[in-house]
Amino acid sequence: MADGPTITTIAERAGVSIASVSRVLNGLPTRQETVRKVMAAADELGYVRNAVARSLKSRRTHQVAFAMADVGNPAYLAMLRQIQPVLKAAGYRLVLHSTDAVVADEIDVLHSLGERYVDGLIMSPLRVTDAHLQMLAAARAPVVIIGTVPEGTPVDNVRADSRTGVRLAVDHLHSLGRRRIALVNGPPDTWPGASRGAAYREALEQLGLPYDDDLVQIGDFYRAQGGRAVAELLERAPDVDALMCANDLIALGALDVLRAAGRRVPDDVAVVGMDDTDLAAASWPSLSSVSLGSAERGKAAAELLLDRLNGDDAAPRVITVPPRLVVRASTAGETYGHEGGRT
Amino acid sequence: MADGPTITTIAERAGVSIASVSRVLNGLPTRQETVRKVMAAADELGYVRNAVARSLKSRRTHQVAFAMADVGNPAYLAMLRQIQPVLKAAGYRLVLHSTDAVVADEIDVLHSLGERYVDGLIMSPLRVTDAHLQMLAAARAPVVIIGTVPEGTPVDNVRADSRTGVRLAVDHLHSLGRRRIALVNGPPDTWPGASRGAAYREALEQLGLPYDDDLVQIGDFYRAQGGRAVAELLERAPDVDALMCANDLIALGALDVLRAAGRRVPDDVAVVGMDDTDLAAASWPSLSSVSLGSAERGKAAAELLLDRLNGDDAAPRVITVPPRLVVRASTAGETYGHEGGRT
DNA sequence: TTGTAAGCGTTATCAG
DNA sequence: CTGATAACGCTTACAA
Repeated sequence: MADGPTITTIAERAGVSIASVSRVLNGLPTRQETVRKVMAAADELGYVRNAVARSLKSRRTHQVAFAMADVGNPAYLAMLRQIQPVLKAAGYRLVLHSTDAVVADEIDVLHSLGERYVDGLIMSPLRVTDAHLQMLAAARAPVVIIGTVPEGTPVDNVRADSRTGVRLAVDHLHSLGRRRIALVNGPPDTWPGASRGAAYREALEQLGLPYDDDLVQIGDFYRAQGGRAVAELLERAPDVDALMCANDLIALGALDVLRAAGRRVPDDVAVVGMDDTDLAAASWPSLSSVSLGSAERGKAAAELLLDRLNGDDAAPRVITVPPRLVVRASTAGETYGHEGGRT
Repeated sequence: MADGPTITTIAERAGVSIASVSRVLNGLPTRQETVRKVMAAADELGYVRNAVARSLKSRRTHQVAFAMADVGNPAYLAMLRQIQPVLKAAGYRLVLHSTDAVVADEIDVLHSLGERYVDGLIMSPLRVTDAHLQMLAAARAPVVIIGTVPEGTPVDNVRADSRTGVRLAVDHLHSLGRRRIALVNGPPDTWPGASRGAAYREALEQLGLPYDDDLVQIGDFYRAQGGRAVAELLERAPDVDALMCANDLIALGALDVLRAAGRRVPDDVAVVGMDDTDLAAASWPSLSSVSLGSAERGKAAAELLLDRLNGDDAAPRVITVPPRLVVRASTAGETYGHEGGRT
């Protein structure tokens, strides 16, 4: 692993100045003869431009960071899958940060923007605290937030609309004739938990359905907890005929427990998940799920950021990606549970 | 977005030289008074070290790249999930490359190592070509390959053992009394396809089972194709009683088709997948699957690379991660298909 | 203990 | 068209 050649090495070899080497390498007008000599020397030495030195001079790293709460979460991965190709096509490298759902880590990432190792940042925070807002106001590089920031925050912002999402699901269940529609939610002190809880209440109201405390069960955003929550719910409200689950994992847990309890899905109980992850299509019965557009949000965020990197300095933009209900077997399909499968 | 302060700005403000600023910032012995002045100035100005300038001087970027074929593939994501925290804990940033299953892109990544924007690379190539080997020999930074490289290649290497993996699965099916065990494979011109095909044949031989062409069906590594392949297989060999699927997606497709055909799983046909992705646990019936240790391989690779980054220059190491059969309902569990769930 | 100055590898300005 | 030369922001001898 000998020390790599630099333009100085090439200059010596080609018998020209480093300035000429640089010019040739950058395609600036140069005499043919010089070009040939430099190219030959570069080839022989296996020269590769030093990105760090370039960045120092040009003040551009051609890197963009994406900060998410958790590399394991399929919703973030859906964003990542969209962000990556967009950035790649534009010639940017992707630096990945996983903040482990720790606010301090997010602030840290924002702070590290000052180190100038990236040209911009896409961040999907759990919730936006005052500390976030402060750092954002002082950010030394363009930032796009995937999530919801307060009105007037001077930052590009791509939002989901989980309120409408919940309503889509509840309306769907209602249109299937369900009237005892339960909510299996995550912790209400998280942004998703809180907003989905409120949206559920609102949706019932619009439909003229009564709100019943017994029909709301709180667990956590994981499969096992979701299952446990549903088990309790079945005790308390045995007449439940539909479950609105705050994410797909909870819904999967619900399917487990319903199956064990001998309730048929969707005949006895219809189930809707949220996020429309890969798991929804994989489960059986396949899971109806509300997509909050993770993929679209990722793409939009990447494109917004690229605009900024290209010098766009218009006022901050807010994009809201509409939710979409994906209907599958858990609310509309055939039932498992009696005779062997048909068709 | 005013231009950020540099050590020069601070030096002026504090009335000291840039050398003193640098010393204070790096915790080198300095007079208390000077420390105070510098810290105060740095605080007031909101100074943050410029990572690029640092890197140029120190020849260390504190970045590591991970190159995978496809950000969408759960097996790579399992690696990523392990790699990320290991690197983070060691103070490295993660640069992600998705090569879209294009060999030229992989070579490109290897080449770009010369740009010195990272201190090292973890790569999981589709297959290792001569071009790879050439670049690896000339690599200007430590590289760890997840996959199999030829004996004697001067590169750290973390391998899976899909041969043993296939045997575990076939043995398992055999021990359940299955004798008509089919293989649903991906394309044989890929490394996984080829090795799994050979391993299947070998496993049958060891068990004294005859090899039957009708029991081998080739499709692609996706759900729909897997399903189609199984449909054909059922026509050709209706007496099949077990399916060894070359990955989980194929196995999911198999479940779809078996259900549609009225075959009970596992009673009529047992199914084993491979890779043990999240989908295996999510499906119903849950899918027995051979884990090739993606997570462990990722972790091992990251640790190997860190050793190198810490100056370890011992001979290249080869680590082989043993496969593990995870038994779930599709080979051992209860059946769906007659009465509603019990338990 | 502190300051001066020489790089790290590029790009870009300015005379020649 | 080309060659010195000065940055970019930082670290680190070497002197003072």
